[in-house]
Amino acid sequence: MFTGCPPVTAPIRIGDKWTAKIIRCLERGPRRFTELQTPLRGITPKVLTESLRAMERDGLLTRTAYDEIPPRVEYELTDLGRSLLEPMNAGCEWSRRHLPELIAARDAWHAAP
Amino acid sequence: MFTGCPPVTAPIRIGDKWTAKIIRCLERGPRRFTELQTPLRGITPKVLTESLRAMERDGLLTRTAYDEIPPRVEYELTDLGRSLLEPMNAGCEWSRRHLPELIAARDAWHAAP
DNA sequence: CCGTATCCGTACTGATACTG
DNA sequence: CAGTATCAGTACGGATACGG
Repeated sequence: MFTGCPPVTAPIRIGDKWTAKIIRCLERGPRRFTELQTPLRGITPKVLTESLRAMERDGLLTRTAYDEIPPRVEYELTDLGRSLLEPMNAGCEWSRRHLPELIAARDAWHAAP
Repeated sequence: MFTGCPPVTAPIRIGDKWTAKIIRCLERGPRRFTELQTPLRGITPKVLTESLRAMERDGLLTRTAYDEIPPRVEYELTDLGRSLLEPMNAGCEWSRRHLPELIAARDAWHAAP
């Protein structure tokens, strides 16, 4: 799902529900666990962990744990993960150009079935 | 999901599970219900109907029923539905270029956890 | 031929509580 | 701070059978 279309079911998604959003959060540099949790408001630590682990397995991001107290863990996009920005931007471009038409069609359906 | 990556969880999807596949099936012209059901092997009529109705509501395709016996119904992409081919192709291009890296990363994870 | 109706399993997501 | 553990609701997709 892409930012900018929260109320409708997004016609374009990357991976699972959170993958694309996480990539957007990491777009401008590494982020810590809670730095991801905050903008993705509503996500529970369990689900965030699952998504991050899956993305790590797929080589989309790296996880770096520092031996400090309090603990610090940083997540950063790999080149592979960053390469997903390209099709994501194509999807965003489609949304900007055509999503209003889709919304209009959906509204018209409600108005005159 | 895009054709060419069946065994892995596709990193890119359009709408629900079947939307993108249906668009591909309609890419080269209108198709009938069973003409869609055959290439999408495994889809049940219930699910296909649900997907087609949702896409019709969103203005992605049109449904035309002819009063004949036996009945004939044709589904055809609208311009809006056809416009989705653009981001879909961007996703396909990503898959062609980068999916092997993703698979390799996933395999490496299994090999040395 | 083109669906609808009914039932059902599971997979996804989340709330809540707890730990190193 | 950065998670793990447990429990639970729901929505998605599918199997099967039947109807216009």
